[in-house]
Amino acid sequence: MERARPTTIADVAQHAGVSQASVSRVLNGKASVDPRIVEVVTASIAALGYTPSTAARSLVSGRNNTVAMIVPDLENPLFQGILKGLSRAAALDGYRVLVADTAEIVADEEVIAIEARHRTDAIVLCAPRMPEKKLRDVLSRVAPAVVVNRPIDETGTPVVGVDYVRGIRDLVEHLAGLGHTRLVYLAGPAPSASNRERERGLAEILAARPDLTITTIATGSALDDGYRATAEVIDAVRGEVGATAVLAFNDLVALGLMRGLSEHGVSVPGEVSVAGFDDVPLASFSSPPLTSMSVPRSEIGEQVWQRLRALIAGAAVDHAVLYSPRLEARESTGPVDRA
Amino acid sequence: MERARPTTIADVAQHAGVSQASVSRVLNGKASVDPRIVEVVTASIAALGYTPSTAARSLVSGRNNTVAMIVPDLENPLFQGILKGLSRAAALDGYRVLVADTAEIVADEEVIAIEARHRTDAIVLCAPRMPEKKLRDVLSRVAPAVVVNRPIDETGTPVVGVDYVRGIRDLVEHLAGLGHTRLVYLAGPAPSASNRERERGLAEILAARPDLTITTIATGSALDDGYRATAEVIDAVRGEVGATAVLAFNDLVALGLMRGLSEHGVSVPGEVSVAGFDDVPLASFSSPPLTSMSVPRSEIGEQVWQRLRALIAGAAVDHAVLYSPRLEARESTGPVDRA
DNA sequence: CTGTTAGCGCTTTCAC
DNA sequence: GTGAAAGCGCTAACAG
Repeated sequence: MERARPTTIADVAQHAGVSQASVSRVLNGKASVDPRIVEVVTASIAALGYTPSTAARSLVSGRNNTVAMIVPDLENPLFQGILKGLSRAAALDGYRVLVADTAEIVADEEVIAIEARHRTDAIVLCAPRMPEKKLRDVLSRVAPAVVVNRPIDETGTPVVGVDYVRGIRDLVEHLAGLGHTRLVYLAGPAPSASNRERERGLAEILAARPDLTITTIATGSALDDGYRATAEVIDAVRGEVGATAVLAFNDLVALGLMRGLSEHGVSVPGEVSVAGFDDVPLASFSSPPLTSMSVPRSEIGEQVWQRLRALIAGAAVDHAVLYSPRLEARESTGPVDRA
Repeated sequence: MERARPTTIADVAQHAGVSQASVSRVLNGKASVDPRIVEVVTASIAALGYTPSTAARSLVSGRNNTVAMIVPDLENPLFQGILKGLSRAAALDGYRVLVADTAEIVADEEVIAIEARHRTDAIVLCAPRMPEKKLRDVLSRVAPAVVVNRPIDETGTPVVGVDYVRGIRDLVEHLAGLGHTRLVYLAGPAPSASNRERERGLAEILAARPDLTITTIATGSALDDGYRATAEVIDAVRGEVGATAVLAFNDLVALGLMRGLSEHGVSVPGEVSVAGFDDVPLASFSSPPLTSMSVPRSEIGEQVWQRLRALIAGAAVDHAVLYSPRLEARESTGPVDRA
């Protein structure tokens, strides 16, 4: 079965009895073309079912109307939401999104980013664990690019992200307002920029409120990581530490922990309050519903697109945008029980 | 700020003092090239930081090493898993994947698919609600393509999917084995092919087991849809129907329902058993953990890639692959309470 | 084994 | 207002 030669602009020109240039003109609505030619060309295009070759267009224009998004793990709800927002916003401008999942392998991020950039007009980089030095180096080679969820100064690269420092502080305030003073923080991956941000927020509030105490337990970013921390958390709650509330790195960790606590008969929020971060879709559907910090995932994706579009057009880059997470107080956190 | 002209194969050739053809040869490892030339060209490439233009390559080869995946909603866990599997498998062969989210707008699927196909070498179509007639039409225009999760015969298009008919039957058997005979089915979107498959499975088992009764309640495919069905379900459980178990279209619907039941003080599985479908990552972390039918999302993605690769290579298409979901019996389903 | 040459399909001056 | 012709960067004959 021979693969048919696709119809080209030349076929259309011949069919319409005009020059390729004219076809090209009506195709792009450029210059002024005789209405009659427009008509006949349009008819020929329809008759032949012609669609222009993107490859040829790219070659001559240097553009391919595509952007790439590099993520460590497509199964992370945060990146999914951003991808969705980006994809839909870009589509409105005729752009498509190429995804590249680095499978959490930091060492591969550089080549993947460069390769992806090469097929596209710009990239958005979600690389929370890439060392800063390397990040700067990569950015200088893949520009234009937008970075998500990590600070990066003096590089001319727009950043769109979440104000984790402030978010975690607000969350601690919420807990403190409920009377909790002995907290546990389930830390995310140590190399993660957003984890460092959260820890910075924690340090700030600790400095401001000497009445608080925060015990850190290293975990990760997934459901299992929270689940596995169960014993340690129970120890902190029932042992000398006497913790009454837990802040998890994100909702997945929080939900994993809640599962573990439930299995051990630890009541939430009766015996210990639990709060997450990100407000994933399922957060409000857990039992009890999880208190979390809501971040506008889709909107971040849209903002990323605005920046990318500006960069592609050669426009000036906007300043970084940081979204302040909004507290979603639900039933997994409650007043400290002073029985 | 002038955008610098990218370095081309001509620059490399000049720098190395050889012809473009030679550079092209070492680039592609084609034919045999003098080791000394290989060396000097390699050096020049490195020195100039040259990377070949994908657009030019595409134009001449007719390929662009990219495939597209069309999905109704990127936030659906099922598609996310498939996308992840596809993306990682394709990457191993040097292919990237373009995503196109149709925002659940069935009317747009056709143009999006055709446009996406035009930028890529093949597409994978997840369009559960597209009318079959339209689907056939689209497939004939975008080939090569792979269809996910819906049957489609005599079209030469490979299908990779889940055996919903069998899955739902197995689930009913599980419930029946626990003594449930009066069941409720929370139906998904009516136009959804996979919902029709489930209903077919239900009809089959109903024919085989006259002792069973299944009441259908129309819902949807999201968390809220399940949540909103709460009242109707409670009615079916406590009213004349006397249902003792609920099968939801998918896990999201099941989890939404469980939230509603919990708010109304209906015990699961004490008063009513609840089962989902898909086994999303969070299913085992709900309270109680949700009984579900597990489907190998990533593996489906990998299989899709195998098919796509074969099609792109012009090889024969494999037969349809249907994965049989595996029962994950958890605590949301229990023996019927004959108090 | 290497260089020259002719396109791939399209846009875009440049004449007419 | 329209057509002819020159490339965009690369690969693949074809000579040498």
